[in-house]
Amino acid sequence: MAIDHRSHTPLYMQLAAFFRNQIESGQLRPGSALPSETRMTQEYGIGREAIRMAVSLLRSEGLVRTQRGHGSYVRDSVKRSTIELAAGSSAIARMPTRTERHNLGLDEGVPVLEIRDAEGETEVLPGDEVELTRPTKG
Amino acid sequence: MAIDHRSHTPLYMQLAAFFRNQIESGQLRPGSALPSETRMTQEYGIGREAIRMAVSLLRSEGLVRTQRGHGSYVRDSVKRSTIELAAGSSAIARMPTRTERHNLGLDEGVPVLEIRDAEGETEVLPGDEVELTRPTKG
DNA sequence: GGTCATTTGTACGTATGTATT
DNA sequence: GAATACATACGTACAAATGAC
Repeated sequence: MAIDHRSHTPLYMQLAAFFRNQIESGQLRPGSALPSETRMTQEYGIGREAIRMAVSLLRSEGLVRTQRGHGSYVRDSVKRSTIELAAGSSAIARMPTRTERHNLGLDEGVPVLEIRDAEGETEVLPGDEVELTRPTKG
Repeated sequence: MAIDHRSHTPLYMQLAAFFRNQIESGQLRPGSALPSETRMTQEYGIGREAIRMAVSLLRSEGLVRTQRGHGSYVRDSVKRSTIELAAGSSAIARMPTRTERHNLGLDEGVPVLEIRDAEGETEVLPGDEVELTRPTKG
């Protein structure tokens, strides 16, 4: 069984670890639905709050996406487009602001890349869709 | 006042927006403590769960750090060390795994930069301490 | 369009555990 | 030990989104 009520590890962490293993091992594939919250409360004998904390943890790790009124699903990794970091440019990784997340349509647990070019102009790119490269010279 | 119980906006979002404004405007400086949870329940007439959801939201945005038994504090932005992206290397931004977060000592809401060099070797760097650069030639 | 069941979201109360001072 | 503060976890209730019909 996955859940041990007498363990020192919090229930929500045990449950998150259970699904994290399933996701990373491929038993739960991208796009697959997690059981509904009420289903999990019955299945594992855990209260709804602990269930929600577990799913929230997986969301914050970028493993799961939740759609209200619908369910929680394993995030399918988008194919990344490679972007060349121009000479004189720099890049940092950070979490998006609320408006950035909304504008870019980002799921929870997805950072952004903030690019600053030589002129000081900045651009914010979705962290799950971009790979930053510096090509080898000719 | 900050909180409107009749608003359509959830209480926890109103409260998060209130502190987010204070942080981004500089009224709450890095290192400053947020009021304790019990203090906020009294101050704003909100239940503890809504309070915790608000603080959790700020944590996930990388604005706040919470220390158990101590309190929640405005995260002070570390000075970033600039790292040059080598030719033939690439970089992606993503959230850390639990072990990475532990090993790197990262707060919640802090992504990582995963660097892959020309040989395919990968390195994981703390996203809040690193700025990736590509210098102008000559 | 409207209704209904399902599912997640918000929010309250309560209790207990654990970390820090 | 005591006081304070955050963490975990249960129960309850209603709101809001979604999809099926």
